[in-house]
This record gives sequence, C-alpha cells and structure tokens, in this order.
Amino acid sequence: MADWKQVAARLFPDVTRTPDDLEALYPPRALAEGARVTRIAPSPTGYLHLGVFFTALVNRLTASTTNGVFYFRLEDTDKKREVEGGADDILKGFNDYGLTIDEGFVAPGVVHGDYAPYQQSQRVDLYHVYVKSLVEQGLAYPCFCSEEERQQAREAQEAAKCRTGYYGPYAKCRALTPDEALARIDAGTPCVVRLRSGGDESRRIAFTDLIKGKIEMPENDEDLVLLKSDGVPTYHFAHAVDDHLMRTTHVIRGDEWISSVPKHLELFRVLGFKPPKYAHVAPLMKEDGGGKRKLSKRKDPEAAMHYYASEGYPADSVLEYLFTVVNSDFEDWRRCNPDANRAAFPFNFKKMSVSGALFDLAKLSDVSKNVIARMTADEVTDAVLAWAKDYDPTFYETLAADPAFARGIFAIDRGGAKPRKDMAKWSDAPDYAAYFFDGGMDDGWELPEHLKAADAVAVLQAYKVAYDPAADKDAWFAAVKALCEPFGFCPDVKEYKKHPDDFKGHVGDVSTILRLAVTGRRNTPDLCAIMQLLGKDRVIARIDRAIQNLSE
RNA sequence: GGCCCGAUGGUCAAGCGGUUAAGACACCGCCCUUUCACGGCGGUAUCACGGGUUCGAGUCCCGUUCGGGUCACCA
Repeated sequence: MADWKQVAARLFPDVTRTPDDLEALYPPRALAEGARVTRIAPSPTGYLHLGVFFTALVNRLTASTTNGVFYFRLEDTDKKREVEGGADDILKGFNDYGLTIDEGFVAPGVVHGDYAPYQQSQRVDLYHVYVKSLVEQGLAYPCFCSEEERQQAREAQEAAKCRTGYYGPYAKCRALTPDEALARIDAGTPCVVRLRSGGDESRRIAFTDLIKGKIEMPENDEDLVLLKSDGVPTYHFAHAVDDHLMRTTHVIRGDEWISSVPKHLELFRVLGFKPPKYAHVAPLMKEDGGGKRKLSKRKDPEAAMHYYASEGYPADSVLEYLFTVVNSDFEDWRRCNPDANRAAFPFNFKKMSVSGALFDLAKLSDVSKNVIARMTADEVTDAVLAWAKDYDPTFYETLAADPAFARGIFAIDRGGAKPRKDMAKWSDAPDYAAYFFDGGMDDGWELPEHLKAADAVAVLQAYKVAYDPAADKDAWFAAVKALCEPFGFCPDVKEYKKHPDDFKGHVGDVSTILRLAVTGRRNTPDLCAIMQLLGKDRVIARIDRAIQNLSE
C-alpha cells in the first residue's frame, strides 16, 4: 500500500527543499511598525491599462504613506496570453508617469530586491516545494480528469440544477487512492494538482476589506487547481505563495478578485501562512448607452495609458485627475495646498469609492487646463514640441523652424495672475497656434451679424494709418479706442449699454473687426501681443486681405 | 441562475439619526472686462422604490427594482 508521500515524491522527484527552507531563505522584512508592503502584479498581456495603473497608484500610495515597500512582480504564468515586451511596456508606462517602484522590476531591464525572482515563470521550483508538501499531507492530490470529462460533469450539474464546479462528490479524483494515483502517473496520464478543500459551502467566512468593509461569503469547497498540467501554478496558488514569501502585508487589487477571497483564505490556512490584509479597488467605468461598464481594453482607446500620451495630456494632468478619483477629498486638499507635491497627500482607504467611478474625460480636461495654465512658456513650448515630434510631424516642423517664434506663441497671456485656459492637451496646440502661420489662417471668417462690411472696411483702413507696430499695450488700446467715435462706435462699454441705439456698436466690436482681420477668429489671446509677434508686414498684409475680402 | 458588492443632481461626490442635503466638472444667467479669456456672483438639478424601527431616516433593518462583479488547467 502506497501513501501520499510516495505520490508526492513521484510527482516532484526533483524537489528537495521544504517549506521551512524557504521560510529561512525569505525571512520577514525588517521594517518599522506599521510599514506596509504592497505590490502590483500585472500579467504581460499587452499595453498598460488605465485600471492597472490606477491600482498601482493606490499600492504606491499605501506603501509611501507608511514608509513601506512597493514592488512589482510579473505574473507570467499564462504563456498563451503573453505578449512579447509586455512587461517593458508596463514598466515604461509607470516610469513615464513618475510612479516609482521600490523593488522587483523597477524599470525596463532592471530588477532588484532580496525576494527574487520577481517573475512567476522563474519561481516554479518554489511553488513545487509547497505543492509537494501539501500532497504529502494529503491536502492536495493529482487530478487526471480530461477537459471532456470536466465538461460533461459540468453539464450534468447544470441539468441537475446544482452548483457547477469541482467539489465534494463531483471531485472525482479526490477519491483516488495513492496506489491508483501512482498507477496513473506511471501510465503517463497528464494531471493537475488540486487542493483537497476542507471547506463547507453551508458555512460562512467573514473578512474585512479595507475599502468595502466587512464581507461575508460561503466558504470555499472547491478543489481548485493549484498546479496546471504544465507544472505552472494558477493565480490563486501563486498569490498565496508569492505574497507570503515576499512578505506582502496588503494585497490591493481590482475588485473582480473579491469573490475569490474565500479560496485565497483557505490556501493561506492550509499553507500555514498568515493572510494579508485585502483592499479591493472598484474599477474605472465608462458611460455606455445610458449605463456604465468597466473600461474595456478592447473597445475603449482611453483604457490605454498610451492614449493620454498620444492625445498630449501632460502626465501631471492625468495623475492629478486620477488622484481626484483615488480619494474623494483630494480636491479639497488641493485647494488648501495648491503648490504641494501630490506625494504629500494623506491617502486613505476610507476615502475610496466603494463602487466604480465613471472615468470623466470632461473633468480630466478641466484638471488639465489648470495644470497647463500653471506652466511657463518654456515648459509649454518644450512639451508641445516633444508631443508634436511623435504625433504631429508636420506641426513639429513648423514650430521647430523658428523656436523663438514658437515660444512667443505660447508665451502670450501666460505667467500672469490670470492665465488663460485654452489648452487641455498638447493636441489642442496645432489648432490653437494655426493662425500664427501664414498658411494656417482661415480666411473664411464672417463679421458678426450686427456689423456692416462697409463699417469694418472703414475701421480697418483707418487703423492701417494709425497702426504703430511699436506701440505698447496702452498705446495699442488707445489707438483702438480712437477708432470708435469717427465711425459711430462707442469707446465705453458702459456708456454703450445705456444708449445702445445711439451707436453701431462698442469698442469691443472694433476689436472684433481687428481680431478677425488679423487672426480670422473671434476668440484669441491678447490681440496686441499677437500683432507684435506677427510683425508689421504680416499684420498689414492681413488687414489688406481683409479689406479686399470685405469689399467684394 | 447561485454567490458577493453597490445605489445621493448629467458626472465625481460630502454626509455616519435632527443640515436651508457641502464642494468640483458640465450647463445656463449676471458682473468685471479693450476683445477673447481668466475671475467673481448666482441659477437649473440628487437622496431608486416599498415597507418597517424611531419623536425624527439620505443615514439603521427587511424586501423590490436596477447596476456592477464573479462562477476556467485566464489573470
């Protein structure tokens, strides 16, 4: 009569270490009381998803605010879904947004830390040590069921209207004796290793989620797969082993995991590990036909962090917005600390939303406008240039041809106490700056309805005479004002409002005529500054063209 | 369908048994203003529904409805 020890030995002939050995190899961390160890553990299945980034941010904040450690572990146990270079994309994304990683994979090609390896595909020996031990104890067993068999069992369960899954009486291989198991291993039948669950579906297990509060669920009674037939662990098992061995104190992850917590708790129990604290983060949602749904990697371009770079949202804007979603009191804090570094924000689980928040691009825009409004002309120019180089080569050429002129464009109305908020993202820049370039001005503009072309022509002709390219802002305005009365416009807006019928319009209308002639638009920054930047020749040429257009 | 979570304006949300139910975005109006902006002030608009408990319920309990998540050798 064989026993489970023999089965374990047959299953894992190369495993010589014991759980105690590993315990010694990866000792508890020497950290101060209260320091939290957190991690992000993405799988390299493609580009960096906004949701992953968001979760990483919460992990980062949790570690930072407690002087703990935030590490990056690669969950590359699913070779089928793996994407070449996926890990580097994710890491690069973190780096781009200034999200620093303390340990594990910290940058593309850079890994360090005392709890290595940080890549699950390189940790299989470790997992096997524990599985072997569980099999020896009779707490896990090999299962030889084929996909077809499981499928059939499932259909039978559905027909009988009972819970589907591999548990209790439906766990066929659970009944195998060590001898039977040995025979099938020797016959070369592929197998997985399953947990022999001691759970009871009718009992309930309670735990406290740091975000959602107390949660109660039926115990797990499923004989979940620990090791797949290729010897690689499932997420559940890897989670228990890795987070224990890496001494994670707080597991912060997407709330799609919440229903697996009973499984995880059972695993920690049978392995003799102290379970971590859990915090399950609600997903970012998107409005979709009246309802809302989780941001989808496939359907929604804004689910990719890359989207924000290509649209030209400054990293700072994205972060600033994400913080408003992370903690509901962030905006209050920001109002009180307008210049403070976000790292100083006192992050708190209790201020996190329990249910999914709609990702609001309009709000992002507003936040971003404020961020950009605080930047200097040089910063804006550099950022626009950097963005254009990658995403709008034509615009880049245009700007790069005359950097000083480019800088001049973005310097207008910037830096004062009342900054303009014209741009929410760098991709707004080409349109914003279009009329500064001769080919970019739209000549198809029309006068506001209450103004007559003849009056406009008269104003423009007079302005040509009065125009002084060297005039400062006051002189410039005086010249505009002087144009009013001769042509029936009121130089004083208040006065005009008292007697609107006495005038053709007010000084604002005169400005509008000039603005349209020079820029082709009704909305622009300070006209005086624009004209100075444009220079005399261009201004005169444009006024002439306007006069001609209006005269036709 | 089973299990779990949730529900305050169009959106993000504060609220922890007694409030005129904060604030932000968006929208609208007014003011300021050389134009355009910025800014300031104001406005429209919310406690999903039904039962309890209570002197009193957005807040506590139970149902209903709706929304989300999850039920793999994926994570």
